Amino acid sequence: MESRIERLCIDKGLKMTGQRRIIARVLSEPGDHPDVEELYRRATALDGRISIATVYRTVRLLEEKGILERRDFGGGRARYEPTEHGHHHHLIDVDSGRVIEFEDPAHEQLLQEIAERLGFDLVSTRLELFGRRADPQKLPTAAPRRSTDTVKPAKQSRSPQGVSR
Amino acid sequence: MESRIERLCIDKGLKMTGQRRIIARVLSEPGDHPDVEELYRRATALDGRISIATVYRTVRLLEEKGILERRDFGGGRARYEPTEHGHHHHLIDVDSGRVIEFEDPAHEQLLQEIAERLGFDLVSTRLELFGRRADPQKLPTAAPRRSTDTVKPAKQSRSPQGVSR
DNA sequence: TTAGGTGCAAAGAGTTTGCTCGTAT
DNA sequence: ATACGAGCAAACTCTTTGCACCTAA
Repeated sequence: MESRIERLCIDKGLKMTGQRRIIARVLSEPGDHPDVEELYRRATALDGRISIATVYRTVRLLEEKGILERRDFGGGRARYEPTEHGHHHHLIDVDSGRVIEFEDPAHEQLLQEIAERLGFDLVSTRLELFGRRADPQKLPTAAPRRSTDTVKPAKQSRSPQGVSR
Repeated sequence: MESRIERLCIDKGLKMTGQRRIIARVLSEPGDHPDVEELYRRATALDGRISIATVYRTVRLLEEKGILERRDFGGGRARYEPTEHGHHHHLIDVDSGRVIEFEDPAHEQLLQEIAERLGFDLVSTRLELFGRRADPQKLPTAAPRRSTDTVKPAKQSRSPQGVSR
């Protein structure tokens, strides 16, 4: 079977080697934000003949082709997710490193206006919330686009940046 | 003269060496978001007997003491600013690396609510806008808290992350 | 006096790259 | 056939650290 990402690669005219096919496949897993190490782990699990340099080269290539987007959630390693239509932002669970996506269209407009007011054309935005699971007793029933990734929180767990409250 | 940051260090009971005094001084320059290299440059300009290891150790210490906050604007290097009361966010000029601060209290409330809706207690937030100077002809007259720093945009200027539009 | 800071160089972590060999087209 | 990809190890960038020496309190 041909994975979603592989399809995109072919459409872009990329040469499809065995390694790329594998990496494309693990990248096609939805709702995920793996870092390179994680990708490497999953890829070698499917086929041992992949080096981490290839993973680095591939994610970089796919980013340049607009197939992937690089994210930086703090912790010093880049994380990748397939380019999507429709903006969303991220809430990072500071305890587990888990990422939850959310959308907020009203926001978009607001940010645009802020930039304009400052005399700038908005090129891109970064909105991330760092949070901690609220008391389970009062968990809401609405469970939106939940992703499943758990990447180790950080190297020496120097806390992710952000304006603290 | 005793700089603002030096005062805070003394209050925290830190031993004030010559190096620390210098670093505290350059950190006291307002509206700035220097990276370590920039701090090192400014510090050695005032006194040659400072090593970059000391700069690293000092910013880390001051961060732990709550005197500084570490920021990550993409580009792989940490940038520092004195802790302030009142939250603000950042707009980064993608062409020059210049940083402009802005506040938006309405936002704060909104973010809080989003996190709550997802079942999380908000720990911190990160909101950054990446923009490009709008056409000078139509520059607005309102010029808000403008900072003066210009740190080289990035290493190999791999563009800063963000949800592009 | 002495707990703690500093300089230097070496070590780490994440990522990129030169080179040689291999393979998709 | 050949342009492009892969593997490996070395190189690079930013940051931390071990150790011997120095200094503020």
